[in-house]
Amino acid sequence: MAKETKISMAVIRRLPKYHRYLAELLTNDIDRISSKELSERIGFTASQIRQDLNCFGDFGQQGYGYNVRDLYNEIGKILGLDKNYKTIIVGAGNIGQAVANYSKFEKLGFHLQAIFDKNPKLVGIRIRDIEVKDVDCLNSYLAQNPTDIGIICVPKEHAQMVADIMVKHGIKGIWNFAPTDIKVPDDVIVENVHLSESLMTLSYRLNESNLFNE
Amino acid sequence: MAKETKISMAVIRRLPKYHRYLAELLTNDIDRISSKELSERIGFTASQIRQDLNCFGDFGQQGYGYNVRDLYNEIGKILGLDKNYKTIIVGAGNIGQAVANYSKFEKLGFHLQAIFDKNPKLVGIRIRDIEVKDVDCLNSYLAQNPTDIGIICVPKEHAQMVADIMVKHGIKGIWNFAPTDIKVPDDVIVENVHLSESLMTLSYRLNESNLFNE
DNA sequence: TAGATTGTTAATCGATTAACAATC
DNA sequence: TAGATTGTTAATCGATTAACAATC
Repeated sequence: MAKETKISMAVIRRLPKYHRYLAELLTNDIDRISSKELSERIGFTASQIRQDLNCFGDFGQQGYGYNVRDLYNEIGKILGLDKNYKTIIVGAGNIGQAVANYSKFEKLGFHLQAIFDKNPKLVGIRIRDIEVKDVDCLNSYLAQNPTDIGIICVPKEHAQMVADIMVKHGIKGIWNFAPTDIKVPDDVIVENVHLSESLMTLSYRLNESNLFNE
Repeated sequence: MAKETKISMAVIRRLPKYHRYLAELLTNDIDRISSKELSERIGFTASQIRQDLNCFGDFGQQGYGYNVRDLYNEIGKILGLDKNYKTIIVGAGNIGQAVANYSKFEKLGFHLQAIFDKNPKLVGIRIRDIEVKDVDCLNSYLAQNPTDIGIICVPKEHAQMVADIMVKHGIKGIWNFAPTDIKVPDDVIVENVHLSESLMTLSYRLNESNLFNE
C-alpha cells in the first residue's frame, strides 16, 4: 500500500492539517471531496494535495475525488493515531501542567503514566489524578516501567540530563519544550516546541511589515 | 544597512536559533566566531550561515569571522526584541495560564496587560498579579486600551470570533494556540502554535522509523 | 605579507506547480 | 458515453550548497 520512497519533512508536516480539515468535513457531513475543493478550503494547491496523498497510496478515484471518511481514517493510520504510547512528563511547572491537562493528548493515543519534578512544593500534588513524583525517582521508575514517550518541560539547564536518562531506558520519542537542542542517538525521535522561537518569529514579522511603529 | 530583497520564511525561522546560540557563546565568554565554527555547533552549513546573515547586512569581517556580541545584538534588533508590545491573553485555561506565567515572555518585550476568560470560575482570579476579566469586556477593553498583540488560548470554536474582535480594534499580531486556522486581513500577522500537529508529527515519525512496535 | 574567512555568484538539489493521459 | 478528476510525469521555482575572488 504505502510507497517506499522517503517522505519529505515538508509533506509530513502537512499531514496533521489534512487530518484536521477532513475531520471538519466529517462534522459537516461532507462525504466526498475533490482535490480542487479541498485546495480552496485548506490553502494548498490541488496539485500539491494529490502529490502529497500519492506518497502514501492511491486514495482517490478518477472522476470522483476522495471519500472523506476513508481518507480521514487512512491519514490517521499513517500518523500512527491508532497506536498507544506510554508517556511521562518531566517538569511539572507551567508548561508541564498545561501539557498534562491538555485534553487532546489522550485522544491521540498518548497515555500519561507519570509526572516528575524536583521542586518539593510540586512533588506530591495531583495533576489529572497522577501524583507528581520526585525526579530522583525517574531512573528507577523507567527501569521498572517501559515507556515510549518522554515530554521534557524542565528548564534548559536540565533538559539534556533528563533526555539522557530517558534515552538510557529506551524511550523512543521526546517531545521537547525546553528552549534548547538536545542530543540523542539517531534512533530516538525529538520533536521540539520552541515557544520563544515562535514568538520571535511573530516579533520579526510585525516589524518587517512595518505594521508596528512605536 | 538591511538589504531590500524579500527574506524567505526559511531564513526567518532560523534567526531565533542564531540568537539562541549566540547567547550561549556569550555566556561562555566566546567573543568571536567563524561561520565554520558556528556551523559545527548549530548544525547549519557554514555557507548557509553566511548566506543567511548576508540577507541583513555585512556583519562579518574577512579573515576574522563575526563578533559574537555585535552579531547577537544585531539579530536581536532584526527580530524586533528591542521593541515593546502591549499584549493580552484571551482564554485563561491550561495553556492561557502557562503562557501568562511564561517568564521569557516579558524579556522578549511582550508586556501582558490583561487576561480574559468566559468561565465564571476563572474570572476574578489573579495570574501574575493580573485579574482575569470577563471576555464580555474584551470589546470595551480594546476600545479603551490600544493593544499590539493578542494571544488566543480559547477552544477552536471561539477562536475566530475572538480574532475578529482583536482585528476590529487594530491588533497587529496574533499568537494563536487554538487548533484551527483563523482568517484575518493581510496586514495582521498570525503565528500559530499547533501543539496537536506537533504531537502528530512525532507520532508519525515514531512509526515511520519502525522504532515503535507494540 | 600570508593566512583566514567573508560576501557573493554559480551549481545543485529538492519541493512545488503545471500539464495531461489514464480511468472511473 | 461524456465529464470529472485522479495519478504521475515534466517544468518551474526556490532554497541550499559549493566555489572562489575580495579583503581583512
